[in-house]
This record gives sequence, structure tokens and C-alpha cells, in this order.
Amino acid sequence: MVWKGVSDAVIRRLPLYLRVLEEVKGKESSISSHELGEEAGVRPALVRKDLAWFGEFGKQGVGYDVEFLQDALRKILHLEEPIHMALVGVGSLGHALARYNRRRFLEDPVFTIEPVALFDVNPKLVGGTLDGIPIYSLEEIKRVVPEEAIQLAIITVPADAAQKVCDALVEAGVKAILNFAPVQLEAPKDVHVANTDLSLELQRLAYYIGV
Amino acid sequence: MVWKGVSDAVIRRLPLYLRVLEEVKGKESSISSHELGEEAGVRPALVRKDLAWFGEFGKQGVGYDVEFLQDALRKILHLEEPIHMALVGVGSLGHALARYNRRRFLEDPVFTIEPVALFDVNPKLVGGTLDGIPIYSLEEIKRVVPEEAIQLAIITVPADAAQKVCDALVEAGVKAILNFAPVQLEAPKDVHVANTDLSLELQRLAYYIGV
DNA sequence: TAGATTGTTAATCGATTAACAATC
DNA sequence: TAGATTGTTAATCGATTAACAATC
Repeated sequence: MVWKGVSDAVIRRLPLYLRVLEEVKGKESSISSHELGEEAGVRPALVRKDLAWFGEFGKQGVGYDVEFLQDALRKILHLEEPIHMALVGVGSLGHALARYNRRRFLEDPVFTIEPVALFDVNPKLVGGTLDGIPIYSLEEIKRVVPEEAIQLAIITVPADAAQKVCDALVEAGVKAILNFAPVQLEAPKDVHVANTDLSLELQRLAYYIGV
Repeated sequence: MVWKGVSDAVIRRLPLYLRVLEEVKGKESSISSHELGEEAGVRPALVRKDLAWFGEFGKQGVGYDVEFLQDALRKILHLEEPIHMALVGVGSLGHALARYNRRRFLEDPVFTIEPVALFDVNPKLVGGTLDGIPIYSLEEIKRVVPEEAIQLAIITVPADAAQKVCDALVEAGVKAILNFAPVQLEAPKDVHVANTDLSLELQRLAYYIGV
């Protein structure tokens, strides 16, 4: 389902709510916007406004049913059924992220994002596996992405290779990309690119050292 | 120097400008807000407004002197002299980030953040080094942080250990923390904590797969 | 019924954009 | 001088907060 006009600021908070609900589940059957906000670091009024974009999930005087809201949020975020993910660039960072996600997928029943394919240029790696995930060459992106129904990808290649990898992923049909390379990637606007730029983040933090 | 009332939205863009200036340096001696904005993905008016918070760096009809502005931004971000950084948690992610930052520090003269100490619980690692960076036990945070004048730290320990590590770092005098553990850390408000939460980011991206 | 809490509207706050006089 | 571009003010846009009637 598509929700028109919901801003990214709202979407960013939904996984946060989901995390709180997972912690609370079993302990309490319902939760108020006040309590949910407290745990997520969001004001109660904003919690209610965020949720109201998608429907009426609460009961006056009671709050939100924990399991019902969890299901609703998972549906909204498309986390009901498994999402197949690829990771391109099996250097030390790619290696770490592949293992981390693999483990998370196996251990946390709510984390339904599954790494199913790795890609790298290194011929020593290609043909092998990492934690049971097969490693392919970059040329195989075109074939493997549709084959494995991969919708989401992580890029952990060096900066100068990132744009080419991004193009290949987009052409193969990937709809969302998490980019760790320190470059601004160009992609069609129906493809969502999120950047996690460690060095920008550290340089930003440096500002606050003196404040 | 401390700049009062400058919002974090502004600070976040400064490292982006810095990156563009580094690319342009040598090619051109001055740059307009239009061009700088183009490369950084920011509107020219906003570039000028951001820079104006800190002084008058430009010349009408000409633009900004590349080297002068670069120096000014480095001064503002406290990147003029080296910043000592610690990394706590030498698992596969910590390992990757330590190596990445070490290399970046050695190769990129503008990247002045230097990893000088690693910390881990694993007795097999403690006492050893990684890429020449010594690995200490967690108990040594209290001693090593002041000794090495560490101001910035990265946390890559499991979620359940993160708050204790954060407390130890804060007590030892660290002023800014980049946290990779999927928990909301509590810290005094003069300590700046930034979160890079991979799973929240992936769950957010999942939303856009269906849109 | 009384207390609690929702969903929603209006008010506030903050960030971005547009416009332009000043001036290199 | 003419063209370009700054720094800054006012206008716009969007997101958050406060308030409250509805109702469980």
C-alpha cells in the first residue's frame, strides 16, 4: 500500500516505534502515546500525529494495542514478508555488515531483511560464500538480482567504484540502496538512496568537541 | 571558538562543503555559492546563509576563495589540529572501522581524526595492536583517555554493553561519541552522541520499496 | 460515572527559499 | 562601466507542539 504525502521525517520514526513495541511486547498488552514516546525519545503528540497518518490504531482512555500496532507498522514498512538484500563490496566493512545482518536476520524474528547475495571484484572471493551467503562477481548483478528477487542493496565499495555499482543495481531493478561510500550517488528518483557517511559524521562531531 | 545559536542542520552541511572544496582545490582558485551548492546538493541561497553564520568569507562578483574558505571551515569544525579518537569494541565492525579510519587518516591530509586507541573485553586481543593501534581492556578507558587526550570515540560493542561503555567514556572526559549499537544512549547534554543505526536505516528503506 | 487518552485542529516554531541592494 | 555574486531581509514552507472535544 502507498501512503501519499507522508514525509520522510515521519517514516524515520516508525522503526523506532517498532523497536519499542518489540521490547514492551509480553510485558504489557497496550501502550499509550506518552509511554511509547518516552521510550522512543519523541513527544506524545507527535507519536499520535505520526500514527494518525496511516489510520486509527488507538482506543481513547486506553492507548494502542501493542501487537496490533506492531503488525500495522510492519505492514506499513513492508516488513511483513522477507525482503531480499544484496551487499556489494566484500572488503572489511562489507564483510562485517554481511555477517551482522545475517545474524540479525537469523536471531531476531522481527528483522525480516535477509542478505541473500554478495558481490565483489576479487576473483579469490567470487564463487565462495560468507556465512553461507554466495559471493558473485559484479557482472552477475544483472542476472542474480532479478533471479533472487533482490529489492534492497548495501554498497560498501571504494568511492570511485560506487556510481558504477549503483547504476548496475538500478538497472537490475533494485529500489532502495544504502550507500557507505563517501560520494553523492546519482539515481532515478523512484530509487531511494540513503547515505551513511562515516567521515562526514565524524567531522560533524568534531564541531561539538569545542562547544 | 564557540558559535551561538547555529543549528545542527547547518553544521551537518559544513563537512559536505569541505569535501567539495577539497575536490575543487587546484582546479579553481574561487568558487561561487551556485557551484558549491551544485556539487554539495544544496541550494545556493542556503550555502550563503550557512556560511554567513560564521563570518563574511565571499567577495561580491567573485565568490569564495577556495583555500581561504577551506581553512575557515576547518577552523570552525575544529579540524585544524589532529583529534585523537578511540574505538571501543573490536568485533568485525570495529575492526573494519578502525582500519578504515586509520587508512583515511594516513592518506587524506584533510582528514585529521586519528584513531589512537582501541578497547575490547577479549583478553586475546588486549595487549596486541591492529594496524599499529594498541588494544586495551575496557578497564583502561579511565586511564588511557586522559593520557592520550582522546576527545572523540566510536562505540561498536553489542547493544547490552553500550550504555556502560558510554558511561565510562563520558567519565573519562570524551566529548563526542558515534554510536553504532542499536540503543538510545543516555549522556549528559554537554556530551554529543550521534547514532548510526544500520537496522533502523534498512527498515526505513524498506518503506520505499513499495512506493 | 470519572479518569485517561485518543485523533485532530490551530498555534508555534524553525528551516529553507526568493528577492534584492550593495559592491567587487 | 557592466556583469556577477555576495550577505541579508522578508516570504514561504514544513514540521512540531499545544489544546481540546470525543469517547473508551
